[in-house]
This record gives sequence, structure tokens and C-alpha cells, in this order.
Amino acid sequence: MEISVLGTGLPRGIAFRNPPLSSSNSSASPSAIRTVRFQCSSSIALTGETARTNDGELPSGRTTIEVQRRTAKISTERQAAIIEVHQSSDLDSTLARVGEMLKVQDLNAILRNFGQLNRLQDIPQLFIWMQENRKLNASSYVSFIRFMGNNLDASKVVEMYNSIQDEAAKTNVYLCNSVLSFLIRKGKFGSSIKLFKKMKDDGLIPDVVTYSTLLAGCIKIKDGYSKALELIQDLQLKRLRMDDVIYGAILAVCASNCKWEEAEFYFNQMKDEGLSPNQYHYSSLLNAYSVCGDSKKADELVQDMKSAGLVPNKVILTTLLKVYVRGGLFEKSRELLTELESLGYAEDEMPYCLLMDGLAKAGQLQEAKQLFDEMRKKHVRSDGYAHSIMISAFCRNKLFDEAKLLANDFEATFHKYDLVMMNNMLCAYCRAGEMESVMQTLRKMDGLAISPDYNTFHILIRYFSKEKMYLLAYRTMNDMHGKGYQPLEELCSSLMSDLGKVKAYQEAFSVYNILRYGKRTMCKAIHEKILHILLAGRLLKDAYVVVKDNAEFISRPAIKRFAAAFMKVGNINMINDVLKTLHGCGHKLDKDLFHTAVSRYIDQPEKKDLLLQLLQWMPSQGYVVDSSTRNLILKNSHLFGRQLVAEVLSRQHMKLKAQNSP
DNA sequence: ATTCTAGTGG
Repeated sequence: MEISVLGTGLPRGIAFRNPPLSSSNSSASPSAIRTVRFQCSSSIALTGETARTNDGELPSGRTTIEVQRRTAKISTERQAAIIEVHQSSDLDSTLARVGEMLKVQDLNAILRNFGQLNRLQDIPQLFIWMQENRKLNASSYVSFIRFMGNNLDASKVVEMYNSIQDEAAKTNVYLCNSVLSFLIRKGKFGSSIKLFKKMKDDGLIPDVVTYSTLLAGCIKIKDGYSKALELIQDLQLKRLRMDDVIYGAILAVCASNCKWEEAEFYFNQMKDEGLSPNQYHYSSLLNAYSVCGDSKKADELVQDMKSAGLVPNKVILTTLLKVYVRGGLFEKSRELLTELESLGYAEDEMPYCLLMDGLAKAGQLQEAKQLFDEMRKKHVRSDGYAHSIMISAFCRNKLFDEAKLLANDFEATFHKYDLVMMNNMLCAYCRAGEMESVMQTLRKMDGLAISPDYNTFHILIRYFSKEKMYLLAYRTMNDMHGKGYQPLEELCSSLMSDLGKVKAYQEAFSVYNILRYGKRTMCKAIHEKILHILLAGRLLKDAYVVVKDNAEFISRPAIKRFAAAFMKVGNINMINDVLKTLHGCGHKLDKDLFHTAVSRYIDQPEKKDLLLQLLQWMPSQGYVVDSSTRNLILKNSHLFGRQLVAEVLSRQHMKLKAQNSP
């Protein structure tokens, strides 16, 4: 059974990978014919009699002869071994038995066939055997990455690439391109650039495909345009010519970075160089026009394209719709949507979503809802985006019950979730006050291993705060911070106050620190705010840190409150430090502070050294104790050594006289 | 023999 599947599977594979080779195309290039020849030989090697009887699938006579000659070269044992591996139910033992006989290209052919048949268990098993037995080349890696695709982890692929010993494979441009492309598909643009540099150091000579691969990565990153320019520069330095795919990529980068003028520039430049724009180029330029909502330019471009003999396809017309929507031309958008419907281009939700979202954001929520209902009545295929748009639109317009109903409907209808959808639903449930649903959604996220992002955390912290669950809000914020997200200052500030109100002083201080160590600039009033909270909680050591670091932003009365509190109940070992610091910050210390400090020392005579230090320091800064404090000291001078006390006090007295005499 | 370019949601 599998043999016949293979026999028809391969030629289809060729047609898919190499569109110009389809049977309708009579002008295949010599190199293209080579491609066919090779594919057919492996097809026959794998299929034996079956494919040969199927003459209709084979190309011209000359090629057929070529195929027969090649087939003859393959020993019957090898053919048998290939078939055996392919049909094996226990790959490892089969390979152990007959693997020796197989050549790398045989194994590669089997690997590709496994890929085309989507035999996802067998691919890695065969590949690992090939690795362990060193029977693989660049092509093997390429096929492995291509067919395992989404099932591979980015870091694993990098690891695999780094562990390649074979120098030729390691700098093989196809293999490098395919690794880079894989990383970019996984959203790891940074890693791909890093790896690209390393590959070049190791001897890779990049080609235009390498550059179009990397350029494609610039589409989805911030500041992608300047990164793209660097790549273009690099490419020109290497004397590589920009081809149509490169132009397609840079146009897409321009569009996604809101650079419609630059897009126009590249579009004209490619025409000047004699390249004819295709649907990709037109659609990217159109997309660039959608940024500025310039429907006039867009209409002209579509005309231009038609005169060039191109028929606007689904993507072009959908992008045109996007331009109209961005331009606020809802009448025209409606008409175009109807046209899309009649062309069969509105079978899934995308064009509806574009218009719906545009309407909702333009304040026409009712019209958006009508379109949503209309879309559902027509049973338009949906992955839930339409729901997502309407839920967030309802939330924006504070129609939380409607949002909640739609979130419920989503859960009942769809069973595929992503982070954005989860955030949307959380937002709806939170704003509608549905605690049970909130918790359920969180559990669901956990189960699906969808990790929360910045928005998720913000939604939750706001909600928990609103419900007066401040400690939960605090724990959530801590979690957020631990995951590397910096919460908004206003959110921190209000949570800090709320925590203070429920006497969670330590937690309030943690929130303050999250803010303080995360941001360079913050509202100056926040320091005084946390100071009051810390004083209320008698967290004087922490309060001292705040005062010391931010004295310039704290009002005089607040500093005084802090000083008084610290003298009264702060750590006795730090009293002198605190006084010196406050003085150093330009705050004049009043007599009551010294009185309280001295009383503390008298209560704990073992700290006599600190008292003497204080009394010695005072006159050097122009301070003297008042008479009641002086009497207090004298009364207790036996505790500290009469002689010493007398000396320091007389020094203060002389200072006082010196101050008063002129 | 293998690598690359276009349109949605917070």
C-alpha cells in the first residue's frame, strides 16, 4: 500500500516545491531537468515496479533514459534495503540490519518521504540513527528541520547546528539559511542575527536567500526598518544584487514599520532595475498605504497593477479593504467586502474582522456588532478572531456584560486559545466582576502552558485591587516583576497606598522597590508617600533608607516626622547616623530630637560610647544641648564617667558662649 | 537535493 502512495507522492512534491516545473510549463531550464531526473531516480528506487508502469507521471523521453541508467546503478540489495526501511515497523532494528548498505542520499530520500507522509515519529528516529552513524549531510539537516518544523524547539535546533562537526555541512548555505529561517519563524530574530554572525566567522558565504530570510525577520520586530537597512547595506557590500524576493521582503518591512514613502522608493527602484513587481510587491506597498489610509494612492496602485496585466488576488483585495478601513471609508469598505464575498474571497473571517475592528475603533460599535451577527448568520469560517475583536470592543466601551456573554460564547464554541484571547477573556470577566470565571480562565492558561504577559498581569492586578484583594494583587505584581515585566507606575503607586491602608507595610515597601529599581524617572511624590506608610508601620530602618536616598524630594514636615519617630523607637545603634545624615541633607536638627536621643541613651547605659560621640559631634556642627537635656545628662553622669561628661559639656558651653558673644 | 518575499485580534 505504502509503495503506491510514494509513487504518486514524489512527483507532487516536485510540483509543490518547484512551480515552474508543472506539466503546463514547456520551457524548463537544464538545471530544472536535472532536478526532475534525480527525484525520479529515487522515486523508482523506492517504488520498484509500481512507478515504472505509471508512465504518464514521468517527464520527456531523454529523461526517462537517464532514469533507467541511474536505476541500473543501484544494486538490488540496496533497493530492497530502502524498501525495507520504509515499510519497517521497527526502524531501529531494521536500520541496524540493513543501514550499512544505504548511502546518504538513500537515507535522505527516505527522510523526505517520511516527511511528505507526515510520519512524525519516524523522522527523528531515522535522523538520530543517521547522526549516530555519521551518515548524513547538509541536506539531511535541512529536511529534518523542514519536516519537523513546529515540533522543534529553537534552542534545540541551535544546539544541533553547533554540534555539527562536518565543516562542509556547517557552512552549507542551504543549511545555514534553513536554520536562520527556522529561528525567525520561531520569533527569535536576535538569536538568528547572532548565529548569522557566527556562521560568517566560521566561513559561511551568505547568498541573496540568506538576506531575504533575515530581512523577513525584520518584519515583526520593533525598529525592524533600521535593522533591515543594515542587512541591505551588508548585502550590497558583498556585491550581491537585490532580486525580486529581496524587494518583496524590504517592502514588507517598510509596510510593517509604517514607512510608506520608503516603500514607494524601493518599489520604483526595483522597476528601474528592470524587475517586474508581482502580487507580493503590490500587496506590501498597498499595506504601506494602509498605514496612512491613503485610499487614493491605493486605488491608483491597483489600477497600475491591472494595466500591468496582474489580476488582484485575495490578499491584494483584502489589503485594499484594510486601506479603506484605515481611511475611515466605511461605505467603500462595505462595497469591497461585498465584492470579496462574490469572488469567494470572504470565506474566512479576515475581511470581516478588518471592517469590524475599524468600525468599533471609529466609535461605530453597533455597526460592528451588526457585521459580527451578519458574519455568523452566513456561517463564515472563524478561528475566534471576530469574537476577540468584539470582546475587546465591548470592554473598551464599558459594556462588560456583553463582553462577558461573548467570552462565554467563545469558550463554548472554540477550543483553541492563545494569549491574546486569554487576555481578552480575562479582561471581560474581570470588568464584569466574574471571579469564578477569572479563576477558571487562569487555571485554563496554566493547563495550556500559556504564560501570562504584561497585559495579563495588569488586568489581574487592577482587578484584584478593585476587589480589595490587595495581598493577591501584591503577589501577582511580584510574580510579574519576577518574570521581567515592569508594572506601570500608577498601578504601583495605587497598590502601594492600598497595601498601606490594610497595614501590609512590608508589601507596600516591596512595591515601592519594584518601582524604584525598575525605572530611572519616577514621580517624586512617591517617596514621601511610602515614607508615611513606613512610619505608620514603624518600619523605621526602611524609612531611613528612603529618606537617605531621596531627602531632596521629601517635604520638611515629613522629614521631621521621620526624625521624631526614629529618635523615639528606631534602632539605638543608628540614632547618631540618622542625625548626621539629616544634618548632612541640610535639615536643621531641633533640640527635642537631641533630648529624645539622649533619653534613649540614658535608658541604655551600655551605649555610653554613642552618647559621648553624639555630644562630641554636636558642637562641631554648631549644635548644643538645651538646659533640660543638659540637666538630664548631669543627673545621670555617673553612668558615663563624670570626668568625660563634664569635659564634653563644657566644650559645648564654650561653643555656646562663642556663638552668643559677637 | 535542500534555503527566501504579501493581508487579521490586546
